[in-house]
Amino acid sequence: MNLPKTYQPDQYEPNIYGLWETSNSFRPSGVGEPYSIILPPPNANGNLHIGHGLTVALQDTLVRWQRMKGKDTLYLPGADHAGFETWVVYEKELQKQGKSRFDFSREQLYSKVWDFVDKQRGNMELQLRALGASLSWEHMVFTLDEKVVQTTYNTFKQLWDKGLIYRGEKMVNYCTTHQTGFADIEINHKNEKSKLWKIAYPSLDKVTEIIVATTRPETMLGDVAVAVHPDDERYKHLIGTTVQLPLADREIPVIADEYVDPNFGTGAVKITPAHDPNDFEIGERHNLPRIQVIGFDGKMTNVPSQFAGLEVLDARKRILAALEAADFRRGEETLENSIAHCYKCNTIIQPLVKDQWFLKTQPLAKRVIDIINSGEVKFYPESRTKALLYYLENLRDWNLSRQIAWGIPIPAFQNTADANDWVFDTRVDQKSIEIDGKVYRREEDTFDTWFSSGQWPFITTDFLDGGELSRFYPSNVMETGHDILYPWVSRMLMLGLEVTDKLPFKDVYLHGLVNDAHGKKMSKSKGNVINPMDMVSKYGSDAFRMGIMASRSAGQDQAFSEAKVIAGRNFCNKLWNTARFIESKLLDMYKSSEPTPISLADHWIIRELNNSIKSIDELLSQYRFAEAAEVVYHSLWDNLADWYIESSKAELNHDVLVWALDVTLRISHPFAPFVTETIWQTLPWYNEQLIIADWPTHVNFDEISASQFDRLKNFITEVRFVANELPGNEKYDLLYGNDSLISENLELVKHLVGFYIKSIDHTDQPRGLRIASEGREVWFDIDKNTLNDHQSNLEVRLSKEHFRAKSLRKRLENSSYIEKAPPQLVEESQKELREITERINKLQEELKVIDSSN
RNA sequence: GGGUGAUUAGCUCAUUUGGCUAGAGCGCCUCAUUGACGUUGAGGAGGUGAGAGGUUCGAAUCCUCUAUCGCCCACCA
Repeated sequence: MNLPKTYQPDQYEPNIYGLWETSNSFRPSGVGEPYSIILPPPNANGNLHIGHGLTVALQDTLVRWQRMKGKDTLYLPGADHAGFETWVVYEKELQKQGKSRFDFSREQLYSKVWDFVDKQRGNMELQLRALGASLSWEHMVFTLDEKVVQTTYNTFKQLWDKGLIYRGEKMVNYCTTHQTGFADIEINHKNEKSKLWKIAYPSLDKVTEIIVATTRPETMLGDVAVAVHPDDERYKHLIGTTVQLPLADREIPVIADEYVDPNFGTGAVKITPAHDPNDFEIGERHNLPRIQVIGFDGKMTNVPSQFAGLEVLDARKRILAALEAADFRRGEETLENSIAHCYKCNTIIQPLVKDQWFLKTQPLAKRVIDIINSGEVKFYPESRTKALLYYLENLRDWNLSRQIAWGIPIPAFQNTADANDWVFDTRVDQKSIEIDGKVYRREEDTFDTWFSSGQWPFITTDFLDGGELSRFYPSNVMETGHDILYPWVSRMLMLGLEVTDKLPFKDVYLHGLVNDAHGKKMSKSKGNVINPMDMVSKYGSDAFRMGIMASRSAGQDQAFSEAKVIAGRNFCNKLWNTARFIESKLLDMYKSSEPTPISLADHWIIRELNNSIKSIDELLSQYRFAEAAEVVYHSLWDNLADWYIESSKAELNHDVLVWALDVTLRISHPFAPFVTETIWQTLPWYNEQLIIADWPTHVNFDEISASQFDRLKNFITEVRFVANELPGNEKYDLLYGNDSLISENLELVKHLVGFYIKSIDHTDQPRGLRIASEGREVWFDIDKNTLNDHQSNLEVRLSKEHFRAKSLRKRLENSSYIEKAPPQLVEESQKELREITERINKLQEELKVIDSSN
């Protein structure tokens, strides 16, 4: 074996991934308890972003760990057609070509976007491979695959039959740039300073006037009433009368409605049912007509010619000017209110009345609320549960209709002779169909993408058909960013329960957003986006995974730290060189077997690795990834490399050395799959791949021997510390007295502190500086002058020890502490105090020697 | 307007039922070294845990208030 000095990831990663993939190692084994994670499908048309990097690191770590633990494991890949997201990109393409969506039919558009996406599809999949995701590729599902479409239709039908689907003219959030409606959740509210304009609406006899306050004067041309609070003394006498609507030649009634807050504005509200959700409701209550004055293109319509065709904000200016000119303005004030914007293009969302398909969400939400309250689904972090409950409790009906072609067509047809007669039918490729001699025209809208992706877990596992993968539903954990808790996780819970009567997953782990190095949100416009693939090619896939996982806790947004990726890279290299060293020590075709510990170090490393295995199991089962990764890191670096390998240079035990490498590779594999498998493939005695090897188990050792090694470690650290502190650059002899731990491990001690000392010898006449390590009879053979020079160091140490002893003594003298603290804690304190006292005595001894010599 | 998270070492962050001397990575300082690894080794410095008060034998952790920053939700014209 002749491995290069440093690990070069790019030389091995593609081959190793190829090896796994071609030998079907990602495929569920069919043996053992099922364990599944469904990858939140990345946009088929895009590249992976840093958040995907984190997602893959977390999910793949769990999957690999469980696979090694013998589970029948499925990590299920998918690709998202990402309806609106992709549509926006594609429309820009069309624009470049000087075309628009109105130049094509739905079918034409759909097939054009399909081709557009198809060209890009491979990228995201290659990137998932580069990240080492052990996905079962043969089970890949695209969100427009036939089975997704069919299940979506069936679900729609089922909900329709249950009376949960309805079509209705309702106020929808409409983006006039993208010309589509949105769900409530897809719009961004921003608090902005705006003006509250006051406008006089004169009575018919011009004797009096009522002043309304509005932030959107352009909608006044669609006013159909003025509303006041029924008990408002200022306006009571006007209720039932009629006023003149300025600029428009119309008369509108003054009505009373409880909704009006007499303390806001002027206490009189203009009512525009076509352009405001509250006004819409008031309009319904009072049977008012709806006059649409803003078109779906965002331009004024049904208004006097001077305003017709104007953009909304333009119209606002012109209307205010016209009101001013005609003396209808009665002042203005500024206020902060919240304005809805399109989350994509930032256009102000217009509330417009439109016929759309809605899903009654409350019955579905209710079930989810109950099941969350019953504790059947667990959230990490738990704090998100409360927010989700609040969201669900206040959820309004879900607008499923989108006016874009890139999506699953809504399978519904309308009777051309009876607008209220809608039928469910999946012949969506036909513009019209005939049923019982009646002609039905198809719905042109498509579904909100989240409606189908909300069914993802049971669709992808073919649960409803009882297919081969149905044993993997529900999945074990839904791991995703907290930013899609509402749009996705909540919908999967609702639809999963509704359709399958089961929770779609057992746990929900929500990771935080990965921000830039300074904790700021990454965005293209800020130019601070970090591409995960850049990190992978610079430092390797394993390094990236370990780096992005480090120091991260559930749900917490956090800065990306390249330094942690570097630490990950260093880890891989350390592992590489550990393996290089161990392999160099091996006899030909050495066969690994149960280790037979001989030396203290052997027992100790077995104990330490046993502990590491246990901790990793515990931490990962609680989704404490960063802590688990830290255990792996220190297990390799501190325990195996710094102590055990160093010790093995003095006392070589092939058995244990090989076993230690073996276990280290196994426990590191879920975190750093490539480098561990690469090394594994160089070990001559394994035929199987590490990815499907068994998770290591506990091995017997002798606790007393292990703790003897702990003492030796302490002693060695103490010697190194003191040697560093001693004045001058000279090396000194070390003398040991009646100390069996030292005498029996002399070669080991020599190797571990060899550099710091001249020699180590037995003595019957101790002299010099005593090592202040528990139980040791060892001295640095230094003369009085050197000891003298060292005095201040000793005094500093002594005072520190005294300080610590004092606080321990104080604690132990407190009777409440003795009574109430756990006995084990008290015992530890007592033990510690004894040790400190011993150190103090030794230090004082030294200082006494110094004193007496002066 | 309503929630919610954060504030810990120079930087980025851990610390899960309150309990070892509050940890890690990177950075910093000293020293070392040609064969496992400089993507190294040994040692070290660095924190009154935002501020104030409270509960407790014991608080970064629980409670109250204050300050600053962030995020989410939200149909008050």
